[in-house]
Amino acid sequence: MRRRRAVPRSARGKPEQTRDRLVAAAAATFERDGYQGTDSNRIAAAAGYATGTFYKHFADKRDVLLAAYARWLADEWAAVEAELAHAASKDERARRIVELVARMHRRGRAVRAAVLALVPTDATVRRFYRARRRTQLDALAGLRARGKAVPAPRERDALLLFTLERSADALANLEHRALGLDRDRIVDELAREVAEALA
Amino acid sequence: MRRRRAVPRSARGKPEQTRDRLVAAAAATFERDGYQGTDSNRIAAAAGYATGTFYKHFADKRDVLLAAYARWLADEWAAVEAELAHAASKDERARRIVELVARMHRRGRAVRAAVLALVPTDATVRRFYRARRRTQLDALAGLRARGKAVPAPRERDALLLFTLERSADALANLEHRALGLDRDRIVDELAREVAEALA
Amino acid sequence: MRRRRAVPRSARGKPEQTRDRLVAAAAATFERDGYQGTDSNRIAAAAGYATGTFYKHFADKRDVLLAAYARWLADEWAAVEAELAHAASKDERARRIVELVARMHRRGRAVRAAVLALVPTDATVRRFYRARRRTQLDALAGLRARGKAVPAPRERDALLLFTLERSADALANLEHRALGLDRDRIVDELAREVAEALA
Amino acid sequence: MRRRRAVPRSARGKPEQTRDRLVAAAAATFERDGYQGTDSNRIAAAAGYATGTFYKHFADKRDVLLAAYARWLADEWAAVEAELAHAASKDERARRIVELVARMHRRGRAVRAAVLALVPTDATVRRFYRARRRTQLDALAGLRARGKAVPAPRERDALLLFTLERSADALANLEHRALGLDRDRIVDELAREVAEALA
DNA sequence: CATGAATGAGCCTTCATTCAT
DNA sequence: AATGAATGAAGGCTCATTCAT
Repeated sequence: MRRRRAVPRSARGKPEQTRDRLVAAAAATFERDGYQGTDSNRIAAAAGYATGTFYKHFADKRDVLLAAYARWLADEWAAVEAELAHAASKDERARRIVELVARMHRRGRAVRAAVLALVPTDATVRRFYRARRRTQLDALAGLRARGKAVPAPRERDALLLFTLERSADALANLEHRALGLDRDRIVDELAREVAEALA
Repeated sequence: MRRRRAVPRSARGKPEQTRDRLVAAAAATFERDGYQGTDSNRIAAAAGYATGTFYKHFADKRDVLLAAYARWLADEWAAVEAELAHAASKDERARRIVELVARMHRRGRAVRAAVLALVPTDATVRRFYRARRRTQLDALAGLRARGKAVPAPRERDALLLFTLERSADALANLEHRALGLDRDRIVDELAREVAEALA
Repeated sequence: MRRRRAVPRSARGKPEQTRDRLVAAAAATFERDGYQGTDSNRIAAAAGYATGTFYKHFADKRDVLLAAYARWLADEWAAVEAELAHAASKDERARRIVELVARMHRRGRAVRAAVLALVPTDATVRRFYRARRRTQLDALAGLRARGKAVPAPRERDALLLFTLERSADALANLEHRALGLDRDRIVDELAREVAEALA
Repeated sequence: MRRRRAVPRSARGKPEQTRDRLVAAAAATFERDGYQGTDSNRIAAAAGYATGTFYKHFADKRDVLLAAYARWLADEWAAVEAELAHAASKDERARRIVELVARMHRRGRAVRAAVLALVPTDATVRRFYRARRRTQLDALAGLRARGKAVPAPRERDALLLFTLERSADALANLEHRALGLDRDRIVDELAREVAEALA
């Protein structure tokens, strides 16, 4: 493996940075080889650390997976927030958010896929996943409130999240190409639904 | 453990039946222990066969997974077809289809989850998955045509499938409970969209 | 595998022929894939028979190996005998015998290699191998007698056999090419020693 | 069984030593049980290590086999060199070398047999084997030069190697006993040929 | 905090062999 | 005699994890 050792030992800095580097390396490795397709030794090596270092920072492999997922979620929401800060028409804004979400899903599809795969059988992952989902739903409600939109039932928000999420996954996996679907049209439809929520 | 008493040789019938039993056992085992949580030996034993028999019928574990998924999809569509044959109001019918899909997703959630997890990193699974998706989309178009509904762009059908699918997965994983959502309301919303497609 | 089914079931004839076909198929398969690289099922299929048929004719895989080896030895000696029947100068005859042995070793190198590999650890193979060796030595003594050659000690004959055999194996494996040796020269040297024995 | 008490971690030393121990254990195990008769787990245990340790040092079983063979060859040549350093008559020296080679072949016959068995069908082993053979031939040429002997064609050296090697294998397998041959006489004949080469 | 050699349970797979037909 | 589905012991190998340094 491309044992990096990019970071000179003296300049490594805080343990917090070590952890960050490991999470980043894990995410990158998962995306390339899949969650089941990699091992913790490889992740450590990819981050420029020794095997054991990994376990100083994470209880196990699942643990980094969740960390990578949490970080990905945080990045996504940060990007959405940033997008919302821009002045733009509602429709323009909705479209840009859809594109942004699609981009993020493409970047994190393997991590997402691995997490989703563990939900049905792994109680810890399930708990984690549900907690995050709740946060998302709250955030969406907050957005609606801020936008002075008609308050919608949480159920509708949930469905919007589901739709957006699954569609973005499909786009990330390039399903539309295989199905002969027009990407723009899909994005348009999604943007329409998002715009409604932001209304 | 769940080593079923071996099926007596005389009662075994055709090799086709052996394969079927293996697929059924695999599906059941995956649902109980997860795809990563079992192995081919256990599947064979659960079906009442010896280790080696498994490999006479499947190239590897992934291969049964795909077989189990294909069978699950076929079952789902058969059930939908059966449902459509019943006389009922459009709304009633839509609601029953949503409930049916939710039920099927609950039954096959681990298999589905495993397949989806492999799509981003496993080319074979991806090919398989896409081919099935195409079939689904064709079936949906056929349904629309039969129902004399306004012909909709394939993109909209795809989005409906995505929404229905992801929502059914969420229901299967009981996310609504964790999120304090009203299951009936979710089903209602989904039924509304399905009814539109059948219109 | 290229399941042959060349032989129509009705025309298969005597069990003796079945056995012969299996031995021939085994030899061919061993040469292509190695003794450890094949299994009895494949051999049976290559001969156009079902798995079980193999075990009606041979106790186990080692058993066919020995049969194939015995047949190869018999072929070799038959060829040598045929060669000796031709009128030719002693030197010419010696050279032709060397070439013949080299050819035979090339044809049967994998079978030979497998037998030799089993000699140190498998008592049955060892017994078999030694018995054949004794026969060879007797045959060589008979040759010498026939040729009115000076009777040589059996030890010298054994060394001649060893040399010829090992050299033919090397030629069969094309070692001379890898070593930049002149094949003709090797054959010449060997022929010289054979001629001496036939003197 | 022969699971040696694990070497205490402090006494283990460098990884290089681990590798050496594994090679030694592999050689011993191959000689006792045959190459096909053992597995990597047993080798690791015999060396006092866990299963996984084996695969940290070797790609697979074939890999240790080659390492064991290389080590055996090195030992043999070291012994020959040592022998040549002694003052002795040419004949005496030749005889001692033959005895030494016979002894070495007896010690390493299973490893040798396994390597030779793989040569016809395994390209990696073949390459390895040929490279070693070239080295041997070079060494022999060097010996001849040192001994002020008449420079002989490489082909003759090769034949000497073949003869010596195959005869030593036969002695190692005690073929002479089974054939009623006089061991001393065989050794004499071989020594005569070796002496010629050292002349 | 970091190292990295070592661990060992256990999965995946093969294949020689059996036996009811 | 021939069939071929089924058997199951056992081998090869991985990889998450530990721990002495």
